[in-house]
Amino acid sequence: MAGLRERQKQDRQKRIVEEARALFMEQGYEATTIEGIAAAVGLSGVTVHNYYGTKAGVLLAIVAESDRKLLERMGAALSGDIDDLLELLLNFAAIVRQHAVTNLNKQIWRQVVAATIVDSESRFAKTYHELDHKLSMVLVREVERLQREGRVSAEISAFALGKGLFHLQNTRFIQFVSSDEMSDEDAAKKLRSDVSALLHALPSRVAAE
Amino acid sequence: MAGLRERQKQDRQKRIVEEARALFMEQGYEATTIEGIAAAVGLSGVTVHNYYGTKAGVLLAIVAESDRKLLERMGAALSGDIDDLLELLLNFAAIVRQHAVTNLNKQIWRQVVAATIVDSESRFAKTYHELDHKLSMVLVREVERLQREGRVSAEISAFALGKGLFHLQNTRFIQFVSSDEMSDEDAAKKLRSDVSALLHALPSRVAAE
DNA sequence: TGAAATTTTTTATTGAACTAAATTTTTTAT
DNA sequence: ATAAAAAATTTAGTTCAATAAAAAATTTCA
Repeated sequence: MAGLRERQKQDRQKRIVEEARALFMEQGYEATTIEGIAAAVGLSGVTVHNYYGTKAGVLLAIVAESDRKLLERMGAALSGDIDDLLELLLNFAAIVRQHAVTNLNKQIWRQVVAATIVDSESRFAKTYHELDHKLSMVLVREVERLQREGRVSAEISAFALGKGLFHLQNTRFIQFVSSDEMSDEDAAKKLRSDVSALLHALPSRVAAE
Repeated sequence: MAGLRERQKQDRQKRIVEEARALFMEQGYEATTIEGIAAAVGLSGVTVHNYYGTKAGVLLAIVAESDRKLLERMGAALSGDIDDLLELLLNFAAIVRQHAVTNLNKQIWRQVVAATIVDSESRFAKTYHELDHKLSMVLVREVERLQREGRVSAEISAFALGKGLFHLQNTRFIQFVSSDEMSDEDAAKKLRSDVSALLHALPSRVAAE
């Protein structure tokens, strides 16, 4: 039984996040001021500070919201019908990139990535990393399935492989948002080349032993 | 024949970088002001701005300097005596981490990584990425050697594999500097687990075909 | 040496994030 | 309905990065 005050608080927070997102998209992150966001919502700048602490805090709240949607979508999209590890990861990565540019833009994503690194210890960065973790666990579960199907060696740790693949995806994602020129296809191509090389790096084991 | 003015300019820049590094280490990045750096060198804050544009510009100049040293060291350290791909990368990564914490500290490295992402297009971020590229090419050349020795499959692209390994190293490096708690051993262990899983992910090819 | 060119510094301002404290408004509970 | 509690706002101020424009200093070159 959430009291009226609590509901109003949540409503205000929701409005802040919505208006902030709109302003960031319209004017860019740096050009948007906290006072501007507050004015758009009809609150004082100090109130926004009270809720989110810093401008980066507001940004990460937007992303947390958007990432929750991505997580849902990913669970559904990767519903166990891809039988090749490489294709699985490329699919995963394509969904992440598409979601990213649909909800925000590259310039803003650069600020997001930077903020999560600089303020690693902040509450907002922590929820971001939690969502990242959950996202990577989707991959881990898919790897487990491929192991059961004999497509991936049963001897390795699905967790380690899932995480490793996620990292490669993430690196190329950061490169993707870091350059306004880099196309979705470029990013996909580069990720394919990374993963493919790693998966086939070692000479066939039978021959080597 | 560099004129006097040019020499003085370089001398001033060197002093700025040195003093800035000292102050960043003493007081932390955020607590250090451009005016403070300028005062320590005996220049005006505006002059520092003229040279480096922004505070992040000064920071990246420090890193460029330090990374040049790392590149030299890496060339010598990895002089072709490791015959296992995984051990090679772990060695590479250990050198990078050790160099990082010796020259700067984690808190500052977080700012570095963030700055190179946010200001991707700046002159300073570009030289940073160039040095990163050269660093990764050291790995590519080592992979080529392992291919010649039959330790790595001749069928894959050494470039792709070198880059892929570098990315995994880089991701774990960023995680390493992002957490003050994470030890060097932790970072090494996690990287080993990533790479190892990826290298042995696929079931032995002979059996599969 | 002295005039011209270039650089640095001084001076002044702006803009914005963030903070502190007092006041007002709103909500809750008696 | 009213007192008490909690939250939001106002007001005021600090700090610092960044920029602009004019003045001063330095260097180059004829």
